[in-house]
Amino acid sequence: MSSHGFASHNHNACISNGVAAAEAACLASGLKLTAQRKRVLEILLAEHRAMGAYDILEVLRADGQPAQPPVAYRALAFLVENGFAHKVERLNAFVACAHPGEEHAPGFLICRMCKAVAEAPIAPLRRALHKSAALSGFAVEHVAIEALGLCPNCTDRQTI
Amino acid sequence: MSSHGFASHNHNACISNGVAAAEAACLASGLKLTAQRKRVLEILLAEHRAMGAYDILEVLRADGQPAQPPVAYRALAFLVENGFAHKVERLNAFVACAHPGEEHAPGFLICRMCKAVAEAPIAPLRRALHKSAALSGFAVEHVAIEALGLCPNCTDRQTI
DNA sequence: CCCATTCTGTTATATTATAACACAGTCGTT
DNA sequence: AACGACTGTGTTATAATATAACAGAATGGG
Repeated sequence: MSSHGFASHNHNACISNGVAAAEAACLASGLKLTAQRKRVLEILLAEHRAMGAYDILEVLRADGQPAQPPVAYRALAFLVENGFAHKVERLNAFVACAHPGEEHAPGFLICRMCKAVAEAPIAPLRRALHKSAALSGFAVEHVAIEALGLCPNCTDRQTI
Repeated sequence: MSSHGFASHNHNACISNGVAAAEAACLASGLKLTAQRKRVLEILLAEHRAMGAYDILEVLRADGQPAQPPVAYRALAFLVENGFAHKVERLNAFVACAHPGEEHAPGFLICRMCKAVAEAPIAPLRRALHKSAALSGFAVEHVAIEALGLCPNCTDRQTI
């Protein structure tokens, strides 16, 4: 069990489901989920936290490979470009996508205590921002919405 | 003239107004706008773009000082903490606040062509996000909303 | 099989950011 | 004025994040 959307759940399924979704999506669109890309996705799926590229490198090296930074960055670039992972700008770190396959652009709730990251439902906010920006002539292409705060678990733990 | 909120305007006033606002705010709250902090604010105000810490360092060095990275980062930390500037996470860069004094947390419209940055009116989005996050028990403390796209000027310039 | 393209391995380096510590300035108290 | 506490500055060094560049291997279409 781990935290996902800040609710406890059976975590084993996350990894296999996430990989399966990516494999299906790649098959459908002619992308190649190579061994390295798949491995990096698994590493991200194994945590519901943002991991830095160098955190991922450590895991790859623990696998026995003498991986250099570009190995991690390339795999991450592929995963992010194709919607299997997202970059959390605030943390210079990466998370596996919580809704692979679904068309969406993410908003994040980032716990400042435990670093857990949940994807928030923000489609309406996104639409509002597009609309509001359009009024001033700005054409929005990509939106990052990231909230820092306390997740339910850490709020409870706080005995202030 | 320069771009501000993507509209052209008399830019000279920006610098003096921005510095004056910061001086007034510091006086009111017992903060010290030292020479370095003021200089960095001026540098930021002189552009309506995000500047990296090392861009600022270059300008400081051009002033004749042999400034080291902590000089820039310390001044920027002061300015950001006290609302005279904001960090644009997406760019690892900093902009002068466009509404000094007013209580606000910013949303940014970042032009991917010319790197101009405008503060967008996003109070409603922010409230919606707080509310939506609260539903899942997450207590939002800080929100970053950053949209990447094309500003009006660059949209016009695009002859696609 | 051959070629073009994509992916990988590797070295090197660029960019962004902070730790740590000695010293200078400020300010309130004596 | 002397002291001490605190805050700010100057400086060296290093950490953390990210990319350029290029050679070679793998893949896939013709």
